[in-house]
Amino acid sequence: MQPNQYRDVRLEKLGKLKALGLDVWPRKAKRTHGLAELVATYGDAAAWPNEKLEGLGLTVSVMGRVLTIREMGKSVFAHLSENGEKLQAFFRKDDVAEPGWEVLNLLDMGDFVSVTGSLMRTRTGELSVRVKAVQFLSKALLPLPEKWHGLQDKEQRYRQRYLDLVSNPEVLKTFQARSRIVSAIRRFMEDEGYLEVETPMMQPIPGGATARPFITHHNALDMALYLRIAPELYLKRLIVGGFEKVFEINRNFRNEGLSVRHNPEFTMMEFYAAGQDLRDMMALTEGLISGLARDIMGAEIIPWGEQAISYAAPFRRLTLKDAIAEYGGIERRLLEDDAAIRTLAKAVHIEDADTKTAGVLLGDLFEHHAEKQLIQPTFITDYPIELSPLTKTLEGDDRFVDRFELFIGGMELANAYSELNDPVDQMGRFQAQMAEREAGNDEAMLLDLDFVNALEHGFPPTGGEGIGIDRLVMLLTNSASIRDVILFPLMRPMKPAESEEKEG
RNA sequence: GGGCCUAUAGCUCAGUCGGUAGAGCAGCGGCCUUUUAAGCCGUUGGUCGCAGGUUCGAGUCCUGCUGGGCCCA
Repeated sequence: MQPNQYRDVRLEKLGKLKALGLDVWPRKAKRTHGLAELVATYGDAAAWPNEKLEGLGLTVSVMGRVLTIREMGKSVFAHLSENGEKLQAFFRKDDVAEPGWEVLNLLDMGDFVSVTGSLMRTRTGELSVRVKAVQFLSKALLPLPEKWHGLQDKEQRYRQRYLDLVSNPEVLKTFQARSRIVSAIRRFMEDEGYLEVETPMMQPIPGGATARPFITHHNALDMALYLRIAPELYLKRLIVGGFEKVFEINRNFRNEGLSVRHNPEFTMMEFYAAGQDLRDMMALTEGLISGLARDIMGAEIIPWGEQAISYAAPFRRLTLKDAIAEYGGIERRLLEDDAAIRTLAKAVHIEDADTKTAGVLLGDLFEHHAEKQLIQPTFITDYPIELSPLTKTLEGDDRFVDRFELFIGGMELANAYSELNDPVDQMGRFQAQMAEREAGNDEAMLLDLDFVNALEHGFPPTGGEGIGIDRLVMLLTNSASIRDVILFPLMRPMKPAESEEKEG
């Protein structure tokens, strides 16, 4: 931390405060009311005109961070902020007892104070505290970003999120919304009879998804461990064990690139319900997401950049092939013919179109033609089996599986299956994945023998799903980047590690 | 991995054709007892991301590197 003129000046003020005999770092704030509570109760100017406020004879103590100071000779106005709410403090030399008035010269933006006084309304009608006494709670030694523009530099906003939160009120609102959303999801799931469980984040065999894992090492056991890419295989073991409905909201880790939609660690909710299938998962998903929009965000239609998304249930349903046909402008019957699929894939320069199976190419074609255009909530169904090693096949067509992915705002938001519960079939699918891996696909799934063993003890028909919480929050808060809904997104360290410099 | 953009005062940003580095906010010193991005007067503050190069002269042009943003694969 480089000393600068601001810090020096504020250290000097700190010294003066101490010289006045004040405790600048008290252990507790003097506080009778929350700042937001006062604004909520007395903020309505029509209901609480100045005479009525003054008539209350109420003395309040509120704490807050000083955001602005307007000095006017022998009176001073300051806005205090707490939890995103603001309240004005009004100091008059005649009202404030010594050493309070003297102390005002030592007050800076960013400081925490508690003010004690009566409620009033100024000439312009703003609710204010007419201050009789000031208590210092904390002296800020460094200045806050500019009061009008806030902190704009994205790098600094992500690296020093605390400054972003203090100086950009809408950022605090977004993260408060995130907390309310996650809390509402938990209530919803519990009301649906699901129990929240916790399964390993460090796994000896990373399973449940196709992705590259982070690897770490356990010293005492001298073994490799992987940060989980999904909790799926553990949650299913719990269904085998007799849980009827379980869910888990927690972090997954995938060792892949960063983008506006990807952070290496991200939050996922996965849930499983015995006796249910894909239709049940769809119904629950619609109820959950449309309910969040309506009840938590207070709107059925929420803006998404230049567009607007309607979260009213029911969501549209479309098969993968129909989506390719509709959004790619491709004749539907071509998608029933493997050779035609290959030709279509080559036409849009999909890699390895000669060697991939038709099912894999259908997945590629969907991604290329349709995914980004699925702005309104849409369930895509009937996925090729090659892309879905943990999913039951469709009745009457074992090339496709009973799976949906939910797309909103051009993003994959959820992924659900009628879970594969035939252990022999499951073993075969794992073997196919192992062959893929042998062929060089390092994202193919690893064989988890204990998981197959669990299925062999009996796994009921089960509906299962994962919902990307970060992306859901992005949508509901109209945030363009996943970094805007993750408090501390991964950033490269500012300077190369010294150890690297010294090596060689 | 490729392409484009970007880095100037604590913060937000200007900086033309290569010719002495600027404004607003913040800070500091004044005036002002109902202000609202308060106002008025004065004023401090710079490793122009880093390293090279071209040039009489580089914030500006060139090369490389680093951080960040966006797009593509």
